[in-house]
Amino acid sequence: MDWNEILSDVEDINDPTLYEKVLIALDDIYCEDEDFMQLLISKLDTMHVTWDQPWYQTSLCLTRCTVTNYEDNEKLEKFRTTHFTNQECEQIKENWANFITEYDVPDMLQSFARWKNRDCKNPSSPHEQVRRFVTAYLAQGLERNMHQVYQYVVKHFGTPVKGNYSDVEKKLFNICFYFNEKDAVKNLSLLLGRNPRGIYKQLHQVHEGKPERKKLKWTLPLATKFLNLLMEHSQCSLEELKYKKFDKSVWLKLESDMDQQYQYLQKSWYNALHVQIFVKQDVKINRLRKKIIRILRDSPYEVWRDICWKDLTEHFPDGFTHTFLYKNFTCLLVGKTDYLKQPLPKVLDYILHKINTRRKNKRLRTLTYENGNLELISYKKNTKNQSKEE
DNA sequence: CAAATACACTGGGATTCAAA
DNA sequence: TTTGAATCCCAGTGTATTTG
Repeated sequence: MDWNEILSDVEDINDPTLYEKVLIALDDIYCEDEDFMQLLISKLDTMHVTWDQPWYQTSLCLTRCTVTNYEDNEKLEKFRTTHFTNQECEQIKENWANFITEYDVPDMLQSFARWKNRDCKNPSSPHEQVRRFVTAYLAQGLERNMHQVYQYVVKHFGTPVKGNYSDVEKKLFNICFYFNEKDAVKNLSLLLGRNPRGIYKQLHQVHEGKPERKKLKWTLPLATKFLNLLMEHSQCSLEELKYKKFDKSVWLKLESDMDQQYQYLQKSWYNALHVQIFVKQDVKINRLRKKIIRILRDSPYEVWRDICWKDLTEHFPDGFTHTFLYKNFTCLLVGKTDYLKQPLPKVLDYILHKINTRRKNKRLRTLTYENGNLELISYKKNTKNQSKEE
């Protein structure tokens, strides 16, 4: 169904015939998915696990995580956590390609991924058996449990649409909420091919409105005020604040004291203030960036998304946070649109070129805390012995 | 009844990207 | 370059159903 055409000059979204079209589209999707599942079920008696599975792939639970990494048990090998790397994604694609050849089925991973068990709640029903077998098949060669693989497939193949909402999508959003709010999230996710989480957030905004955001101009006295309050509310000394995660209650107190949303304060703390206070040396930003490039070149990362920024902080002196590194590196990619898909070395070349062809080389501002006040440390130009940045 | 497992929903940090 | 809004997505929680 071509929604662009249907909705191109529709203003009145209350028109019931529009929702009828939505229902037809949804029904088409249901039928397509169900047909594909039926096809898989027809081959169920030939589906047997013939390969070795690590212990963590034997759990039958796909939709919620029931296995945990048993850190203490050294006999059991561990599975990977955090996001899937490029290599893992390729492995899944390869496994799927093998699957459709071996079982002679059409390439309809999306139908598999978005199918939901709506009627029969029996975990050992043929549908569920098929779902588990296919997931196990896709998990071959991966250090992941079944839940992780299934979630990955659902996310990347079931709801592949990303990015900002188009006008047509916004209209569909309004139509679905107007006619059937109860099922709107479910329906929209299916209709738009989008992750439901984003739709829930939109919904929340419809009900609660956007939070008001006030501008905050950071100055030394303001930063001092913030720091003193942070120490007071967390009952920590300055040194104890380093890399500390604070309870939400602490942030909420700060929110009311500073009259500013705590998420914003949080960001300012870890992105800037934390680094400025705890890094105790003269750092030139471009040197820092070049060091990141060197580290990434020596890493096994293949594409940008593989980068695990938290791990990078190990290579840097005390005080740096991963969000700071990320922020200072990524700002060089502004205007570059294809960096997510390009091989990492190519992206790094681009960044290096950008660093080398611009004149400014800013220093990191660092601060010292004395007698209850923050003060700026000034580094004299051309003094050697300060920078230990390799 | 407890355990296992499904779907629906939520919290909140991480990431992306366009506008200031 | 920086900022802020929007989105992405891991890791949970709540509740219903089925099995043993």
